[in-house]
Amino acid sequence: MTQPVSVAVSLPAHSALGSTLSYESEAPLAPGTLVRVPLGARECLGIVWDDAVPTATADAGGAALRPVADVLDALPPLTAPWRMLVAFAAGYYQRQVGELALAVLPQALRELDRTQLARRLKKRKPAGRVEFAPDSIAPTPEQALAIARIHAENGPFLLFGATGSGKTEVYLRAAAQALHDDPAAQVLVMVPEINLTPQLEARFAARFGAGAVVALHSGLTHPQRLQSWLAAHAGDARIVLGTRLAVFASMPRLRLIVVDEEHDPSYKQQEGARYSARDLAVLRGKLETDALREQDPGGTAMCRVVLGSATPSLESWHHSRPAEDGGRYVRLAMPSRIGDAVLPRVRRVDMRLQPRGTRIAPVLVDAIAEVVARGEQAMLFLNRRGYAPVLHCTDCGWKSDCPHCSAFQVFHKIDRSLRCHHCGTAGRVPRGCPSCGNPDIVPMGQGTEQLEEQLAALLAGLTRPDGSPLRLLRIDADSVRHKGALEAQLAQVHAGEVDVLVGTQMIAKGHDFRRIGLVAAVNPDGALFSSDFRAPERLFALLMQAAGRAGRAPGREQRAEMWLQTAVPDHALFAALKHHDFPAFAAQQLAERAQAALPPFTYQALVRAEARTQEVAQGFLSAASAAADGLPARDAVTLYPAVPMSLQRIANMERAQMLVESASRPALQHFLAHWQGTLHATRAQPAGKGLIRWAIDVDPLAI
DNA sequence: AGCACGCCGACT
DNA sequence: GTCGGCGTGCTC
Repeated sequence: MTQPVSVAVSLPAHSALGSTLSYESEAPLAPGTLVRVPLGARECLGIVWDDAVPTATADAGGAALRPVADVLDALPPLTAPWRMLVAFAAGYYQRQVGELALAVLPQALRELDRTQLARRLKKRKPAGRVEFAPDSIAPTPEQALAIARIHAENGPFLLFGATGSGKTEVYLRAAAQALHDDPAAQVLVMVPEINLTPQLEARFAARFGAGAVVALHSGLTHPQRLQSWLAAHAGDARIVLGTRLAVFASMPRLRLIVVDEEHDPSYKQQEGARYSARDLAVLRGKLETDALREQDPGGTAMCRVVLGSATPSLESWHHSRPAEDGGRYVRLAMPSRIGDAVLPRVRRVDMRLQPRGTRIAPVLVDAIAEVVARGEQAMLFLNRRGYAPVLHCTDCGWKSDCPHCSAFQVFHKIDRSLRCHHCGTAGRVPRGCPSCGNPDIVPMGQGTEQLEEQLAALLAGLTRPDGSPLRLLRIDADSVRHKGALEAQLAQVHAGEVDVLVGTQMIAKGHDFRRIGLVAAVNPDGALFSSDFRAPERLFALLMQAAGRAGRAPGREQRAEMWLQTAVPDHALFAALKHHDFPAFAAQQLAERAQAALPPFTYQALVRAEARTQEVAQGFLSAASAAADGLPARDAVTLYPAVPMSLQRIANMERAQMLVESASRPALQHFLAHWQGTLHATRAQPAGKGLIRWAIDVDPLAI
């Protein structure tokens, strides 16, 4: 007696089929069971899907169903809340369920058959009861209160803690509490970047034992990632530490989700299904809790969610306003730094008063000299790698345009190359101007390589307290290209072998330096004049984070300093920064956003299109826009005209976009779901022939 | 997306 | 005479 089953398989939206297909099975299969099914000429991994979650299984049209090829019943099925998370995310971000479901499983799992899987599972190391290390110092009153409230209330929580306030200790204790309440509980801890996993992993391993912690991120090899995934899926891994993709980790007994540095843009996936792992984490907490309530209506077990940041996203900050004003998150504030450490004094250098062309103001050079003379370290950051962003001919005006992109090729002096940071084109620096032959081509603007060179010249002759020569180090994407280079360079900083550290925002994030007495932002003004309404928010977060690198060591005599070189020292952003006053900055920004009807007060989506010409890309968007008339919820959304993207051309593809906006999130969702078909049809039309790639980005971060 | 089938140029 | 270029079309 065979029966039909719905199976989610990886088919993209372009396919005419839905992404769950019907097969026949000898025995009934529980939803969530992993199976191998024939698909055309190949065989692929699929997930038994149920009809309780919203997805339409395409009608097989009366054709005979093909049988399921294999059932991977050595693995427990993926849970209902996991499937609901995937189904919701697919709908919300306008993708197919099967495409997303399979994309978030490890690649290696997709290739495994039953025998290989059995071999894999033999290596299983079930973790027993977790032993807590007894380490540790009593929490501060602020930490204790946050921990108590996380335990006593439902959340979701926004842990608003200054850099150095000890957020990690709160995460550790919340995890310990979850494991205390349920010895088989699992905890998911997310960080924005792979670079930040090792130090957090070390802290969790020290507290809970190395065997209880696994890492899950794209830096692992395929077998490693499969191993971690299986450990989480089997419930053996107590604590899973990972980047955004870990929000989809299969964790059958998930009781706590932590999203560290929740404001970080890295939580937004930028290709394929463009999901926000932070937003999905909040949803997942709710789905997991709902499932627990369904099993045990009188129970108290739940899956809590803690979002942590010193500079929360304005969305999360807005959600954490008082409940009586409609806030949905519980805000937990930890304004004090651990020990006696105080936040650095913020000093602004008015670059309008410096001689023209000044790159590093003399007063800043003096301050750096003073700091290194005390045996402390100085850190300067400039968000631009290379030597100079463009080369320029003083005679004919030639500039180092990239032939394939609407961008300049960046001058890298170290290897005398010109490189496009968008398409990767690289070449040697020409001897003279390629246009007029003038040998005098000069760099314009400043990058980290140049900053390093100029500092070396300005600080020449200075020595460390022991009389040895000063040491400079540059850390950016170029200097850490080789595996292990970042770790090695950070180790040099920690060991005190470096006096002056130069780098991009890479050095502003998360790394805990203890001997930094001065931090300087060399040229932060760009973001103030950006057309992106989120640019000030990102700049404020970056500068606060950078400021937090300074003066972490308790008991230092001199107060650490944060220097800003700016042509607009009176800007409200810098004024708020001077007082380390995030709430004031957020209030001002939110007032502006409300006034201008921008998120979080409206909801946005972008349709992006790429084609060989701007005309084709924009024409596609305009045609799809015109064809949207009469669609459901059309009246509740605004479709803006198609415009070229700010980076108009990359690798010879012209890029255009169209903004879709609505005061109602459900209306926007509803409209987009119906408009999808129109977009497909528009591309299929004769005028749309020729290469057009398009994608919908819901809740886009950059506009 | 894969992976087939299908119809035209340089090679063991 | 075949190997293979990637254009179109299908996958329960």
